[in-house]
Amino acid sequence: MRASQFFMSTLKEAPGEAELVSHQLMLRAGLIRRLGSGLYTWMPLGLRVLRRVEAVVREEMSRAGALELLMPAVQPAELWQETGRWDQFGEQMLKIRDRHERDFCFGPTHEEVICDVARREIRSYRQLPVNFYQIQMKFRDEIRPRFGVMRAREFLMKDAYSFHEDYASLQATYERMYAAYTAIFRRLGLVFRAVAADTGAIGGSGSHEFHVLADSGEDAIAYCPDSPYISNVELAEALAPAGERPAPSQALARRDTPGKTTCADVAAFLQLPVTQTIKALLGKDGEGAAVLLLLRGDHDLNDVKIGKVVPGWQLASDAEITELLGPVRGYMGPVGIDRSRIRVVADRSAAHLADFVCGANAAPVHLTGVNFGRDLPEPDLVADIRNVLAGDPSPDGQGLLALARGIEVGHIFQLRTKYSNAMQVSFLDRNGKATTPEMGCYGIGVSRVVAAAIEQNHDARGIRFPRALAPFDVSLIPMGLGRSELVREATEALYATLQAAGIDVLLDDRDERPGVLLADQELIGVPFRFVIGERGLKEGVLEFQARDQEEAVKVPVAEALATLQAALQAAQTV
RNA sequence: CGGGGCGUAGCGCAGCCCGGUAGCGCGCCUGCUUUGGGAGCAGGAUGUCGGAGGUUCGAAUCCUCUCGCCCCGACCA
Repeated sequence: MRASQFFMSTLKEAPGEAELVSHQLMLRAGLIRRLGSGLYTWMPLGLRVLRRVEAVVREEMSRAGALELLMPAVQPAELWQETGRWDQFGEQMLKIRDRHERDFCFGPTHEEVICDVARREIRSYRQLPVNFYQIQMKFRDEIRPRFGVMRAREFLMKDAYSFHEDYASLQATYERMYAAYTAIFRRLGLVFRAVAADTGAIGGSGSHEFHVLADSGEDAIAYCPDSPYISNVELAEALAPAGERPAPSQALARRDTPGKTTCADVAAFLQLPVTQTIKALLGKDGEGAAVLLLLRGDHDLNDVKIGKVVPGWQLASDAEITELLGPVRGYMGPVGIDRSRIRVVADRSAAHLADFVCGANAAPVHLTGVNFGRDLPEPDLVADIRNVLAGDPSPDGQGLLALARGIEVGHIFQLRTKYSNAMQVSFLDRNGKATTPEMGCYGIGVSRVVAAAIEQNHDARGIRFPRALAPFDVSLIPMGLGRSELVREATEALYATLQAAGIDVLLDDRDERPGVLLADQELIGVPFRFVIGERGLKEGVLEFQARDQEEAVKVPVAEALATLQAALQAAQTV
């Protein structure tokens, strides 16, 4: 490709809308342009990158036995009503109506559609297992789209759905997909981890998330540096503190704490560690019964965990607090409350405390030296309801946890029969009996992968694309194409040679100054470049430089192709 | 949804407080010079100042409403 025939649109300055480096660079390099909130056009250069991600995904999916199909982006409401998700999915689903006033949505995912395909097409166990996949635009009306293509509303996703005659077959395919995902992200040159995950809204049992590690990641991951343990923070178990709860050693006392409504403030005011305080969260369960949660002052409630222990958990409003306990916002505590009306659920760490500090249910007063069993009854339930912190013991008992941040680029689930059952998919098994197939589903955020890769591979000059997703393999940068016949001939010859060798080359023949050409090539992240100048040509050499190297090397003109091929080979991540 | 911020040329911004008819840098166009790291000089084009209404002799500037975009937001009971 000649740059003069291509469309490059780079910016010196990043538009103010971009916060993340990857977002800024994608805009500056002209990979994407924004149309509206969470909506992006993939410009020719960006589309090349996206297509290369797709190519790797397709290759590995098909190697793992999956079959590509393409389902409609627009889906009839009836399908979603069958699984009950028409209402459940909520605001995230973009609902649309056609000219006949019939309801549709722009598909946020495709379980319903694939089940519809399956129930029409699959009749016999002989057709199983099958794994269908597609690469296609999804739309989710995110509460807050941000970070460009990272959390966009419209995004490109590879989603696969497998059907099985039994659980063993599902597990086998799940393993295969796990391996395929590992191969895909490795080939894309990403530093990633597979993480045990919560199954979230989609439902089902076994599940792994694939995270690209990056400080800007939206997800927190807990792992143990001394063992293989790794998990999404939502799932990581916070072990109970070792040993028995210490015996009470202090008398109960009331302390005025005006204006000190947070645990941190109270602790600082009383000159005690926050770990000696307990915060109380009032709410209600699915039945509307009042529940008071107790957490150590430095701990945070884990929504997923509490949902399992107190189904339907919801935080109380100010009005509800006042109704149950009086106007004690900021000074709430578990002491002296009507336990017949309010159930107390304590986190393991909170339940282990002795001589702790908590609100007195009277403003502005806190209690100190509080002890379970003496000053208040034991909690009705002790459970793990908090997020783990760095330094907590690893759940596998082999050291301490550390926290990292990750960008979720892939997620695999064992759905079991949740959807196949709701959608009445069935086939005849070997005994001629109608059976509901086991299902798995496997997603990759294709457009997000591009952003994640840039997040992980950039420097002050711009993007440093891993070879597998770079828009071009190499760029040719002639010094004075229009002035020097020598340079022109050498450049055209090299361009022809490389193209003949099947290399994806970008010849930057634009009538720009050398500085512009060099800076643009670095910005857009092409992994290798040749600089062709009279100076070198007179010695019979070209300059060859990898995007991630500081220095160029001189290469005899005749060896240019071989040098590049060797470098491309070495950069091939398989 | 709640809170905060911003909408002025393609991009980055100033002007707004204190009303007087819009400016800077980059980019773009033309010419000359230049040519190994985002050139120099000269000339030029480009704005319904997000939109609507109001106040005023006069509004980018003040007021009201609206639309869009960006950032933050479990709880701290």
